[in-house]
Amino acid sequence: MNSPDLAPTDATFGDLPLHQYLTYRLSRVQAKLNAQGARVLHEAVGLTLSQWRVIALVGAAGQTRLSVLAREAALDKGLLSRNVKSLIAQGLILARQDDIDHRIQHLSLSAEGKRVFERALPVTRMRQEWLRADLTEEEIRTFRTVLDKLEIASERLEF
Amino acid sequence: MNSPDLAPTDATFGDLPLHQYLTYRLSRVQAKLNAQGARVLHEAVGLTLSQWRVIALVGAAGQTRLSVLAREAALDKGLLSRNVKSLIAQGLILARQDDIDHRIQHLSLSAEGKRVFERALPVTRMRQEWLRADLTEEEIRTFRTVLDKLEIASERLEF
DNA sequence: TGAAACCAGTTGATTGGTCAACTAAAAATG
DNA sequence: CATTTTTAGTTGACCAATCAACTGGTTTCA
Repeated sequence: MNSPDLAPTDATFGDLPLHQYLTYRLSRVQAKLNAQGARVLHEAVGLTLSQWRVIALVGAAGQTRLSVLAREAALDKGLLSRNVKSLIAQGLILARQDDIDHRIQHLSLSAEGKRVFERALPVTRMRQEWLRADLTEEEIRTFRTVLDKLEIASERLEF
Repeated sequence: MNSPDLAPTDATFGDLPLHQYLTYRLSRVQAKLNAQGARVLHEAVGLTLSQWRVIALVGAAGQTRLSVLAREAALDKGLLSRNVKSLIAQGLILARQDDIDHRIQHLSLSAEGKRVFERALPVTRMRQEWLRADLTEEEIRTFRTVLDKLEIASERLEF
């Protein structure tokens, strides 16, 4: 127990402004979930989270394009481009150039990519179920509603 | 299967598996809120989000130490160390070494740091109010509950 | 046509964040 | 005491993410 001169330190942390901020709570929880998800995916199929996101998106779409993914999933297209590149290098994703519009690449899962997708899907589903296990239907519904509202609010520019 | 032409592309994005994952929704919303918060803080007081976090924590505590902040606020101490360093360089935070325990630095806001704190606080509070404006008390309460539960779930190691 | 605007995707610079190794100091233990 | 363990804080390596600039291709339209 050091702290020679008494300062209003630790005691006040409970009602720290930050702790009341939804955004702060959100970012902490999200960081932890992220770390957990990354670990699970790495152990199960050796993918990073962002790689998995791409695989999942492409896998679900069947065939799609980078710009569509970026728009629909609200991911940075630069990041996406790099991730796709590495997945192509790993042979998990196939890119085929469009015959007419030469800017466009059609993305799809390779056979290997599909296998990885099929292997990872149950793992991630399981995890989602685990995460929901402690939540009631009502809580999940409200949680989604709040997320929707926050997402809309986050797009307002005026503040 | 790999049907070349009638691929279920864009159309199916609405009920994409990822969209149902709480973690995915969470990370999207969080990213957007983050970007908004960063913009607001930058415009209002020229701080980054992580700098503001440190200022807010130190400002609320009055006087504190790096290790305490790291523990209480669950922030990485390496990151914290760098942030504090840059804030000291900017003259917003003062560090005073403990007379007895020479490992310890006591952190506090400088006069300038306090001014920034006082200037930023209403802005961030305002933003929080804006974000809550669309939410009922009930929704906020449930949202917090869910975050708490998810945080606990995110710390379980077994999956 | 041909110039301007636009779109798809890539790349580079920079920052944020995580993790682990490290230094220095203090505390605990025997 | 001397040695081991713990703690405070720094640093370096590394990856994820954001942003902006850029290339090359396509559309628009005067």
